Amino acid sequence: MPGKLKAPNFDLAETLDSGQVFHWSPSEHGGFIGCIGENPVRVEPCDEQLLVWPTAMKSKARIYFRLDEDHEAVLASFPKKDKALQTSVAFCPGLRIIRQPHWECLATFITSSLKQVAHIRQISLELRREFGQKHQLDGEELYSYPTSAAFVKAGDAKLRKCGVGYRATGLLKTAEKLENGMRLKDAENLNDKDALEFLCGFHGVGEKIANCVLLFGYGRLEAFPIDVWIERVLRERYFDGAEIARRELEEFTKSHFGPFGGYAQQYLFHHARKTKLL
DNA sequence: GTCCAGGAGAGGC
DNA sequence: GCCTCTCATGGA
Repeated sequence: MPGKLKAPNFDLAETLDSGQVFHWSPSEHGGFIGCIGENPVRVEPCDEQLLVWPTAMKSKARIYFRLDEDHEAVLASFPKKDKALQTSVAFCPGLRIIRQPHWECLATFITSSLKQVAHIRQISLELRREFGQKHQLDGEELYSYPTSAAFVKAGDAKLRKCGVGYRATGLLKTAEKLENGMRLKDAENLNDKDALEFLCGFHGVGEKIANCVLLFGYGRLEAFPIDVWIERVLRERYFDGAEIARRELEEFTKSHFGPFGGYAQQYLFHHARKTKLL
């Protein structure tokens, strides 16, 4: 018997394919398999519920997929007259921002720079296969994300064999910092500005990646990563295609989208990427 | 073959 | 501070 979670207005497949997490795979038994931290899990939507195997992972899955949160309140907080955003929400209202482990999220996004989503996924799975912990779940194999120690032990050359290219440097330097005592957990207690600065202190992490980690790893739902897609969307939909400076776009997002700006960003990103309207 | 990708670091000014 | 160049690699 699986664990059953209430999951109203939750689109699992779209959430797992929205460029925030990169390792879940379709299961031969239905639904998807992946690891939540160190734990192998299978999840499958059923009516307005999410089925979870093994049952013991029910509460962790609830937190991971943010099923403990009032999702309708998030949607209701968005500016009603914002047609671009409302269209994006209507395109896929069940999209959630999941809660990822700090290190896994940081490391994955370090490997994401100047890469397409499909390739980030390929790299993520390869790193897991090579350096992660192997698990079995109902006859299927899967791997949890490698520890920072595993990356340090592997070294630059072996990391590059997984297709990370020059990003191996940032991945390795960041892993070394953590092995030398730096704690990602400490950023939880910092204010937004200091937390951003803390994350930008890692090699290979600039403002965009730091904001992704704040949003997907630290649950700071106001963090608003601006990548090439979002920059195009903002310019086209909010400034009539005008040449607006990056700083100015940033200021606009902070004042316009509200306390769940990161969620708004994810809806705009997902819609633009899936429909390729821009 | 050419262009682009959920960017960031280093160097020049 | 801003501007430009460069960094691997695979998919479109």
